[in-house]
Amino acid sequence: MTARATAAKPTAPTPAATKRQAPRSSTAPAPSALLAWYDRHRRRLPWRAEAGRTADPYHVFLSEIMLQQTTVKAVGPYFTDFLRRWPTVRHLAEAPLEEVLSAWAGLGYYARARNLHACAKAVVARHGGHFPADEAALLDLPGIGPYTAAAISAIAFDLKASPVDGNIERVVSRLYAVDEPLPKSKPRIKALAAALTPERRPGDFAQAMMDLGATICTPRSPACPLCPWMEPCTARAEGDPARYPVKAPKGEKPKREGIAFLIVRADGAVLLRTRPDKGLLAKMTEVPSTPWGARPETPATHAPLAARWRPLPGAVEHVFTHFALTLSVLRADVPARTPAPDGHRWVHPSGFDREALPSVMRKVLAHGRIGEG
DNA sequence: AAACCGTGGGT
DNA sequence: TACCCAAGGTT
Repeated sequence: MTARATAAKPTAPTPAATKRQAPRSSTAPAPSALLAWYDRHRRRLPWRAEAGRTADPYHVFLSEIMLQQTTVKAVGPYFTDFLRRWPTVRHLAEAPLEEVLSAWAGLGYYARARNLHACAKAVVARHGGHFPADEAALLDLPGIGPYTAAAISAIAFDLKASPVDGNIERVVSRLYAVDEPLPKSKPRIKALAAALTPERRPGDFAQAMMDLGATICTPRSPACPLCPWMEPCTARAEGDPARYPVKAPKGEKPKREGIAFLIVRADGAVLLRTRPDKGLLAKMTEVPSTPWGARPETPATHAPLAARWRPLPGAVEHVFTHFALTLSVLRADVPARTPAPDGHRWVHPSGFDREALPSVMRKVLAHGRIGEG
């Protein structure tokens, strides 16, 4: 158990423990020190308001959903594009889901896009098109979990809430040298973060914690000398802050394989289809393929039509969250009037921009040099 | 409660 | 190369 915060060890340490028995910090981390640092070093981000103001709740919502498990750099262009297409929640709520999915294509975790759309509709239906300034009501919305509800509460409404993301987990686990591994330590870290949150400027405080984690208290080699909380940091006092957060070991990543059917009509159109409503890449566009499994399938059993197949050299490699995929590609060139089988459609490369093509499928198309000219 | 759900960049 | 990591949520 035990964050060092509650484990006083005043007497002589045992030899075995010497290394990590560095003195506990004498001072508690002061929110004011972090806020002062934030006032000088806050990042300028597309969704962030000017200093001293709260951002538009829709902007905060949109950015927070996009930023789930996704880097600031990757989100930038998507955020700008979404805001241009759908300037308000109402616009987003009225958009066709297909357009939202195609705009999201490439960002990953596509359930977020489906939930984003559902959430926009719910905000219009339940709250008259205004995000509620209420953490519990936010939590009720699709796609908004404990982190995002707290983040919107704090950042958009300056309510006292304590979002805990990966950055804040890291900062807090170091401040208090939390030895228990994640994810088991989440409740303790959450409590420590909440206890740290000030009554004044809780929104800036949350963003300051994230900025600190992103720029100073980084995973590999934290820049402790630049940190406003260097002195009260227990991990720093111990001498090896990068040891935190402690994490449970990860399992093996299984391998799967499949065969994709790249069928090209004489006019250059490619045969595509939409994936099932649930599961991996739900409702996204795909190149037809065999099922993806641990063992190879018989191509003829799964090909959408009979054709003269030509194997393309090499293969497409793609790593998903929980498995690694190797896709070999069979190509067939078919006559201009070949009808699309049930559940399939012909799409010319000029129309790819309007398709919800995930990255793995763009790789397959690129592998066959489709859409290069 | 543990599995599932993407992708690109950094080391 | 192989692994880690990024403003997590849902089932």
